[in-house]
Amino acid sequence: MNSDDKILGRPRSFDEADALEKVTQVFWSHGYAGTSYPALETATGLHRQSLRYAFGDKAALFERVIGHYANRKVGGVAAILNGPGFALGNVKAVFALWGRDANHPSRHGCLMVNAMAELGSGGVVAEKAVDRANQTLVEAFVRAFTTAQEEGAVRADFNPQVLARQAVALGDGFMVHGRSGSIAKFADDAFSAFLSQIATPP
Amino acid sequence: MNSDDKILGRPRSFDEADALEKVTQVFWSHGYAGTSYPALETATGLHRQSLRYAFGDKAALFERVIGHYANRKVGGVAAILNGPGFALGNVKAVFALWGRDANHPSRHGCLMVNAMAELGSGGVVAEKAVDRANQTLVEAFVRAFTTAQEEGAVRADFNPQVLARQAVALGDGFMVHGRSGSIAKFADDAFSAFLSQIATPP
DNA sequence: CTATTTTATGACTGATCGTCCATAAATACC
DNA sequence: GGTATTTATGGACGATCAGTCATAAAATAG
Repeated sequence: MNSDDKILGRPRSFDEADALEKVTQVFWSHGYAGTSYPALETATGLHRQSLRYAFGDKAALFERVIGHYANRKVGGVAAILNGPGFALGNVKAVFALWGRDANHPSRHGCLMVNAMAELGSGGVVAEKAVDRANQTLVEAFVRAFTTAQEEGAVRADFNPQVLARQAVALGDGFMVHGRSGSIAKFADDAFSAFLSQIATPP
Repeated sequence: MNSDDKILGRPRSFDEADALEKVTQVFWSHGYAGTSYPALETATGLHRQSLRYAFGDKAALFERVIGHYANRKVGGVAAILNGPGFALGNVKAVFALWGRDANHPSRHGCLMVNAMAELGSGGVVAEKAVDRANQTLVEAFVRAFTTAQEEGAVRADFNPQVLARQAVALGDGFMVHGRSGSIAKFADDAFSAFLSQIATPP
């Protein structure tokens, strides 16, 4: 495939990734049902027809947004978890990241978590993309906790699969609270307590 | 205040609590933004004006729903946590309840969690009621974990406040996944693992 | 050049939204 | 009886929704 291939028709005058990023912000803060085309138009500066040409209708656009966000966020977290250094330290780094996200001044929480809470409300068909991202996230945690056990940092009598789902659920729980904010500020305490609960006793 | 007091005007022909219960179901499954008056009318069999007379506009109605749900659910959980028997057993009972809720075939998750994920999206003003319910829930868990420590069932070096927020966040996390369903079925495993992580070593 | 294909943009569609008006009905007070 | 007050209900309100049409513009192909 040659990227210099001539393409028929008038070329697109906007950057697709830029537009998707701006669209993501709108869905993130207003949810799927709460997002309107006028809002998307003012956020992107584009005509709704341009968005439809590029991404399809509202539901398809939302699926693209979920996929885009999941690749970025889950991919980033998985990279940290599977990165160099001790596995438990990588988990700690992810928790630190999540603690900041849950307390971000924008108070938008996590787009994936918000989307999950809206799933099944009719029209939202991003269930597959959300589920795939969650599976990827859990698997990355399973690898990290398994390695952490091999490194002797995590108690060997705990199941890495269970630990992984605990970590994800704990994070998602605080992400939900990140929208209203009175509980979210204790996320760091809860994360570090979890780490000390699963650590090998001295 | 005498409940036999004669009230001026035409008496209400429907049961307020019944209507609120049916309205709750609609908001629960479709969210705030996804709920329309036609949907509320068919669910209750009432004219929208009757709902407005009784509860106010859509936002006020949603606040009533949140308050109603929070009183029932959080009140029930607090009653279990502060009930007779060992405190840790009561916590276990609540976790069992939550495990069933997260895996309920209706796949609606928790109304409070869904509402939190939608908070700040404009128009939703139930933030105070949600926050109050969360505080009540956390306080009930704090009392339970404190008692459990006094009963020698929970490691004394863990902070009950932190444990309470961990329990709530863990529950909320699985409630979110209760909408899509691929993670929620492991809620029981995660809850019982949490209990074994915080239990006093033999 | 013309023909074809794709994008850009303004205007419009029917449907649906939350809210409100107007009238009838049902009760209490006089 | 009549008056006042509240609820019940059909209908209409302007606004907004997601989606579509129609025309212009910008590119390639021949």
